[in-house]
Amino acid sequence: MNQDSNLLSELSAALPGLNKSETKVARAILEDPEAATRSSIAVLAAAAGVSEPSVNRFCKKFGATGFPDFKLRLARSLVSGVRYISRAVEMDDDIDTYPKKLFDNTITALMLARDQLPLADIERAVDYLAQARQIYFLGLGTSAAVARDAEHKFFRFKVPVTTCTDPLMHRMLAAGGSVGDVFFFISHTGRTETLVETAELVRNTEATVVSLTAEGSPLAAASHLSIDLSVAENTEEYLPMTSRIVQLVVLDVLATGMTLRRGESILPHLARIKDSLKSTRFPSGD
Amino acid sequence: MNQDSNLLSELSAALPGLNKSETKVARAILEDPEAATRSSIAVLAAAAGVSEPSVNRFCKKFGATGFPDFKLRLARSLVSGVRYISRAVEMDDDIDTYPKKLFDNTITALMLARDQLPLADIERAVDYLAQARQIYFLGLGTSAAVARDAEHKFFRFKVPVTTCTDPLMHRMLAAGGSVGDVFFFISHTGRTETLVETAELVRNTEATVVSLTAEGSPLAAASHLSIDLSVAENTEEYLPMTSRIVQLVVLDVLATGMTLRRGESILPHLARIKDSLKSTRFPSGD
DNA sequence: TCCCACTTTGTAGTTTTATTACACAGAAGG
DNA sequence: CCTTCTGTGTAATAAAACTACAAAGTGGGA
Repeated sequence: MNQDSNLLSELSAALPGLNKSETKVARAILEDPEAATRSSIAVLAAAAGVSEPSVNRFCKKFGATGFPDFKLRLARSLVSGVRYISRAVEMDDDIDTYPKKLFDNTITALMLARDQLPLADIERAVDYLAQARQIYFLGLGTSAAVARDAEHKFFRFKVPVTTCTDPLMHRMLAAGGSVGDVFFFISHTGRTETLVETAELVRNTEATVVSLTAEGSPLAAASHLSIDLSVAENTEEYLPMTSRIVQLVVLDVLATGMTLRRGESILPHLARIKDSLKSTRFPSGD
Repeated sequence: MNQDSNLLSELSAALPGLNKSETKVARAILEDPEAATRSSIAVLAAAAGVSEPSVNRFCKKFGATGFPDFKLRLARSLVSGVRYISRAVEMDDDIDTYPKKLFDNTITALMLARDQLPLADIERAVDYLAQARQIYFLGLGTSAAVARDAEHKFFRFKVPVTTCTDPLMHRMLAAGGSVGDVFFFISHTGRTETLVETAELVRNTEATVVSLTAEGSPLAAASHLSIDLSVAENTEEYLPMTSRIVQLVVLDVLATGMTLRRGESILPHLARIKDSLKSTRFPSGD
């Protein structure tokens, strides 16, 4: 994206170096940028007290191809930034406010994650998973639900998948790891002791440790490969929310990568699995 | 003043209800919104394969005073940089393509859901949940993971919460329902026979049935209150993806609604629960 | 099946808007 | 005091958007 930082600040910065009529135009725009985006060139010229071509020349001076193009840039710079501010829910928010805030925060988190996705690591993770003889998804607390979800995706690839939430069981599974086993750890903090210890147990075997966790965490350090997520959680004071959503989508990405790796031949298999549920459902009206 | 509702999400949402040429215009815009903002009405009309007045009528239909105004709104919605045409992943997509597509599809689904959230139903659901003596979250398949996640949220409010994935157990729990019990069903299709039957069993008791499911589905019909989600799933041919994310965020909304209903007094309790995990973690560097 | 009413879409003409060419005004320098 | 350059506006031109209207298509009822 070639986003010129902000047209408005560019305008005020350039203000001193402008000549008489250019200054008038700039002041008129800065006075009410919102209105400027809605005006025609004639209206803006009148508001600034100059002629139409002066406005046009002004626009070109700032890199636009003409007045309409200039308005578009202006409209953009009016909203940019706003979108990326997460707003925490307040105790006095009402039904018209807090649901939107929560959705917006989640959407923002996904956008941020999308723009700093560690693609190379993801590709390596797909490599490991695609070659796995057996996959274990291990997570505790909120991440247990994420692990469960992953299980529901990956069993479809004809690989034995195990999930479990019992730390003792974790250790025993870890101790029994062998070549071709992939232990996939999911943890937002990457600091849960028992998970890190389990990961270290796996490292004593010939199995592979992949984790979806925080950058630089003990769990990441204990892994062969770590997919680093740095989700800002400042808005979720009491309930974990956005982090797990990002984790889930990353797992979708991994599952999709796996599908692509397997090629067309896996599609009939996936279709069969999907169809297997048909008879459990009431027929649809479609 | 600034409506958060995004023009692009509005477009995708309206897509099914449009007539032939309107659909062409919408698709042309969604295909490359960035280009659309730079085109004249003639260029866009040509790209869509329709006449100029059709484009003009289209713009007015979406609340703009005309084409230029429409472009301005479009430019505003574009700041987020999300590709709105939910393009399905292709078999020959590479690592630079499909992760972005998946994220964008999810983000789009959330935006659509946000803009058509049944707030009244959500508020009633919060009422039921806030007054519940016991809550059961029931879901199968992918929705089982969602139910598990809900359990991890709602137990925090000092209400007994039960999740289970055994349909026989479901029926027995249902049969034993009594005043103050809330059975919360989660199902994307709303057509899973055993779930619908379980809901009907609950209806024979004095317990309440709330469901998070598809509009007009048998499950919705069997519920006292249904939170209708209409998530387009056309892009997830083989793996369920976006629907469960939307469900999860709606559950976040419900949990938040519950927090607000309980008032400040619940905050120390939530904080204590959060702190209880501290001793299980390696100390953070922060 | 045909006809009527209604909706949808395009054509052509009009109006509005933006751009360009050019000319005039005023300042700076010889 | 004239020349030359920069800045600005006027008027003509071109482009874009809009409107009215007519043609084509659609669906229901006889």
